[in-house]
Amino acid sequence: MGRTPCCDKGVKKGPWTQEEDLVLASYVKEHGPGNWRAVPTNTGLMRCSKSCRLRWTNYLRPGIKRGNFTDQEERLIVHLQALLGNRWAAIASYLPERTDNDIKNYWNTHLKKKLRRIQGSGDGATSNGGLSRYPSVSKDQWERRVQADIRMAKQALTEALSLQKPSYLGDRKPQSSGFSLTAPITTTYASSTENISRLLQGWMKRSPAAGADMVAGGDSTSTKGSATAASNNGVSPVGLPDSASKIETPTPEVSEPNLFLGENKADMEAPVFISLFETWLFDDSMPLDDTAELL
DNA sequence: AATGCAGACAACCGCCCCGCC
DNA sequence: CGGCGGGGCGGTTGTCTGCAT
Repeated sequence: MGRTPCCDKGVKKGPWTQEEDLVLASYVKEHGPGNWRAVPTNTGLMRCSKSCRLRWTNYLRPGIKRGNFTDQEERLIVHLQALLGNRWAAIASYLPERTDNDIKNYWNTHLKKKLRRIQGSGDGATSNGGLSRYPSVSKDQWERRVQADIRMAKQALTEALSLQKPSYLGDRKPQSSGFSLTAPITTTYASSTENISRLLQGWMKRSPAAGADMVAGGDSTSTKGSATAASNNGVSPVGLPDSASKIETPTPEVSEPNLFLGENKADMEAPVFISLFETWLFDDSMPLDDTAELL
């Protein structure tokens, strides 16, 4: 019956001590992360391998930023959550200095309540700080806008995704988290990392601060040159093709990196949607009708 | 000053995926 | 092809801390 527990009985639980942190950190520094099974035996730590891995990835790993989520990060998390759902690891891959656990906690303790407050209060649209896209509209207007936004986003992505397989996908096999023309729209919409990366590409360009801080993997105080990928377990945003991964290392001299290489309709429409998405994110004053006309 | 409560965060648990044999 | 083990992920729980009473 059941699975064998991953950890022996008798392993230590609870908060890590400084000594334990030191032992783990120096071990990983010497041997590199990985082979966590061997860590407890080799270090003498009375912790299970999972606990060691978790402690390293969420706390000890160099280059991670803790607490003090910025407005831009908040917005990014909110929108990524809307796009990806509770796929915290995927979301974290777009915030190189944040861990999935951190983002998950922040979502559960701050953002969820914040959004609930916004939805539940009439003045939410005007008093929600960084979450507000509609600072000066009534609740009714706000709700209509949100619904229209969702409709348009779904429509744009439906068209972009279903008409033709984009050429940049090449001959890649479909993955479980990738393209699915038969999946419900919500699944397709949320799971296309290529399109999400496109959206974020535009988002980053529009927002230099976000681009510099989050995409380049650090603020000006960060001296870790490889913080982009290394600080995030060395992975680029989940599931991105090489071209799309460029958002991790933006090159300032290239003002308009062209990620839309194909010539089919889906590729041609994607920038339009990005433009809309950027508008949706940043242009609070843009009338909805004008937004709709973009499509 | 003591107690209760809520919020924030660290850590654990169980499931799942994937690579290896 | 199937079993096994390692590692990753998301949900949940436990603990600590600050604030109100």
